[in-house]
Amino acid sequence: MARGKLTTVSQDPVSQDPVSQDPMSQEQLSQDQPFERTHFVEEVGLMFETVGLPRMSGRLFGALLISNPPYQSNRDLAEMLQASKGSISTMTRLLMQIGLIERVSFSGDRRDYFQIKPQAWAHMTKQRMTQITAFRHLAEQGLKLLADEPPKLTSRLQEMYDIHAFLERELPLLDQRWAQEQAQELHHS
Amino acid sequence: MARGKLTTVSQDPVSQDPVSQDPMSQEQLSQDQPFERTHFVEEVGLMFETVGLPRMSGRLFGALLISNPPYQSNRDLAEMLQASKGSISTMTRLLMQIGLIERVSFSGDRRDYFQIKPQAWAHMTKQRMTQITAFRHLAEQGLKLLADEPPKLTSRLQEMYDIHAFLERELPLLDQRWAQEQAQELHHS
DNA sequence: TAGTCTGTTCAGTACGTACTAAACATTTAG
DNA sequence: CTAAATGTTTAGTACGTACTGAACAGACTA
Repeated sequence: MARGKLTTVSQDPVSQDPVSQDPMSQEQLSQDQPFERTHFVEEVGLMFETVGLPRMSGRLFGALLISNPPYQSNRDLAEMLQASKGSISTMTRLLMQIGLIERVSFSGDRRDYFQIKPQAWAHMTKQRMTQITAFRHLAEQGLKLLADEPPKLTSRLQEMYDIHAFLERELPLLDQRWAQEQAQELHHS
Repeated sequence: MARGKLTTVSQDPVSQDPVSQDPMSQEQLSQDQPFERTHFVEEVGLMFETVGLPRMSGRLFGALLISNPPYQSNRDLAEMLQASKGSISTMTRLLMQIGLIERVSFSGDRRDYFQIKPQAWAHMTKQRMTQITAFRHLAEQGLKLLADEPPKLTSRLQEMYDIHAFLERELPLLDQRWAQEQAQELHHS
């Protein structure tokens, strides 16, 4: 199966972290504040549901937010989350498509590992933009349907059009400002 | 049952528009470009699904975007959308809770009518803000769980925190800019 | 070559959502 | 008082989603 571009790193992941040996399991969620960690993972799952994503994808993401090391294999995630490998496979693919996680591999280890993509949330803005453009376009369609009608009938669509056109203009600028703040943070560090 | 605050308008809605008489029906979607109108309504339905709302709520909203008059009763909507009154009742309540539509009544007419709320999309921003705050809060929880851990482990959560804190600061300002543009539009008109 | 390990795919299914139609409650008209 | 009109509520159910577990494919090791 053709893979996305893999990031290959030379260090051996397993030997870096004794907890992940033999094997990575529920131990990790349990290491301290076990209840709080499991609760956090479930909360992220519920939060993902509110934005229309499957709960399991959120739980997976939540696990990767707090896992040590910050990358886990399919099997690791299945054990941590008490889920089937098939479900993990489907959800990791979804999160990669969205741009929230990426696959990494290590020389001498044939397992795939998944980690949160740097600047992942910025990628979410791209999807938000796609949505806004789609709404703006729908408003245009609606305005065409009501061509020649008085403003009393078209104002609802005009408002939908105007606000989405405004966001289409402004959100990329906000993105740039965010990127600049990030760059300044790096300079300060 | 206690109702939300009702807007009561003195003009009689039915006598204003012959198409809505005896009765409001599929005729309205059919009046011109019948296929395009139905298609538009379905597209809005699908779009609402992408943001996690029921398809029927989107179809209802789409119908109200292009209906003439721009307010319709439960029964009108049920006929236009070929849906049950129960479904319309549930979906109108949902859209009112979200802040996208409102209920209006007319003296001498005991039917309730629903119309798109002016500045409806601005209300959507409130919900977006609630979501952002929830994500920022979750990131804080995660950072607490990883207190005393090195940046290698906390950077994922720090980035999630930083971008949501940034949006929490900036989106209200964007909202204000939008409101100012609207005010200027009104002055120009 | 056979066995093992890993992740993917697929058939099957549990579960939740969202719809219908009927019953109901309220209001108004005859 | 009864009938009609309107919208709400509820029980029932169709349907789609998202999960499991088994089968599978590929790669590696002994």
